[in-house]
Amino acid sequence: MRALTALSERSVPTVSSEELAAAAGVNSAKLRKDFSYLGSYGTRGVGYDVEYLVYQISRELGLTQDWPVVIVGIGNLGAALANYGGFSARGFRVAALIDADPAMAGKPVAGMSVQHTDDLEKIIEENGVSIGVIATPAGAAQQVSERLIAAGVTSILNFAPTVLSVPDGVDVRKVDLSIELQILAFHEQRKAGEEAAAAASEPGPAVGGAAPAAAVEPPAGRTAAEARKGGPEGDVPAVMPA
Amino acid sequence: MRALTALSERSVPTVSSEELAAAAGVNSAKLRKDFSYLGSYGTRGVGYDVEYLVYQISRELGLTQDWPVVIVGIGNLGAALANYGGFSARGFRVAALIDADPAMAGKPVAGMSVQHTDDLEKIIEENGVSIGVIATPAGAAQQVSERLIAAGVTSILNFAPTVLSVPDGVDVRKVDLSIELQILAFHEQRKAGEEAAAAASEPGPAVGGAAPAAAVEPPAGRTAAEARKGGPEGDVPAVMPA
DNA sequence: GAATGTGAATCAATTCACAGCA
DNA sequence: TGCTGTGAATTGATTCACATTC
Repeated sequence: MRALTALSERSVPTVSSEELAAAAGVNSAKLRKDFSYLGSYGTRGVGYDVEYLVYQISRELGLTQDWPVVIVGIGNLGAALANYGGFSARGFRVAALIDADPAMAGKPVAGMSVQHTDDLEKIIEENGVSIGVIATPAGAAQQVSERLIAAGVTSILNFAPTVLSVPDGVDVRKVDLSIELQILAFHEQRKAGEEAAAAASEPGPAVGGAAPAAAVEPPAGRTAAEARKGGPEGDVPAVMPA
Repeated sequence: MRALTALSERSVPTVSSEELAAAAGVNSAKLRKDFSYLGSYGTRGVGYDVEYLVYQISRELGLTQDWPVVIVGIGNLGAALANYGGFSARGFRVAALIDADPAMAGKPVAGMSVQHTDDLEKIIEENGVSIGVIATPAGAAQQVSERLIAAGVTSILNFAPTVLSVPDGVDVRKVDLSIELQILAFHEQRKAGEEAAAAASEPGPAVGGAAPAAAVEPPAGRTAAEARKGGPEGDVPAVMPA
């Protein structure tokens, strides 16, 4: 969609799957197959009409609708989200900011007045909100999600570092900022390990090495067995919930 | 890891793959297989020693190290990130806050003094920073990334809604807050479509009856142009995110 | 008896490759 | 001729299921 929009702005009339795929950094066959699920919007021998495709995909993704959202937990992160221009630019309207701290109530954040958690249900219902953003501390998140859901919310964007358990039919997406950094750190460590691979390698696994940190001693006196094939690139092993 | 830490805090001595998998919300076989790549850390008939596993995984993921990071772009989001407790709690130390606005220089944010972009290279080198966080507007992100990389950064966490192009060997992870919301909105739309599916069920694509859109209509004009408003932003997921 | 570690089976995603159409 | 749309082939990830070990 990003690549398409860029083409649209340059008034490019049509684009082939090959060109668009190159611009988006994906495989052209995948792109064609994906598009084919939406319908036959291309013209053989020619390509896709850019405007038409933008229109169809926007509609399919729901970008033509306006979605009211509430943000619960107006700490640093919540305030930043409230101020984040990207939301309103993309069809999201922040309908309310909600915080449990009575001292926050009434305070202006991002041009809105923060409201107290007591009114959560009322706010959800009056605004017809179906998407909630949780930016509370981890301890409050589960409870907040339950209240949101009871009040009618069916999609949650969770910034709290907790796994929410929700009933079927409710979508949750989780953004964990420190996990993102940890994944980068993981790869950093491996880069460092590869560089120093020649040097005396610990009895530990092939992946490790490096890491000068004065870590804790292994609880038991065992030494790690080695394993590990040629590790895949991209993400961390699926140890942690994304 | 989060599930493991919780067990560790409750002083649970051992855990079976079954129990841990349930706590983490994954399949137990997958968990065992993943662990097996790190080595044989379990005991048949017993399970895994929680402390030992925490230690091994921490080491493997690089959590035992302390990583200095810089945050570039101290707007709302950058400030929220600077204040975000989760970073320091997980082995990340914010070494510096950098902003291009001279008016920001010297201002205190999260207990630190914001520094000017002019000193970016010096800061990176003096602190041995290899991980950078970009929270600038989209337009500045590519340039900032280039300067970071030239100064020695090899991992970037990008919050700007742009695809960065970086040389091989540099890792980039992208967090796009509005894409997260869009993905939720996409599912919301489908839920709404399903409810009303009884009425007008389109025979079409697998994606199914979508929003109340007026079927397939050629965009003679700029029907879809509303998806884009304002500045150099652009962020939409690939066609069908999970 | 209980639970790991792992080949084999299954399931899903991606890519190939080409028939068919403008 | 050039490019879409899509079955078939391939590649990868996940899960099963069980021999193995404590």
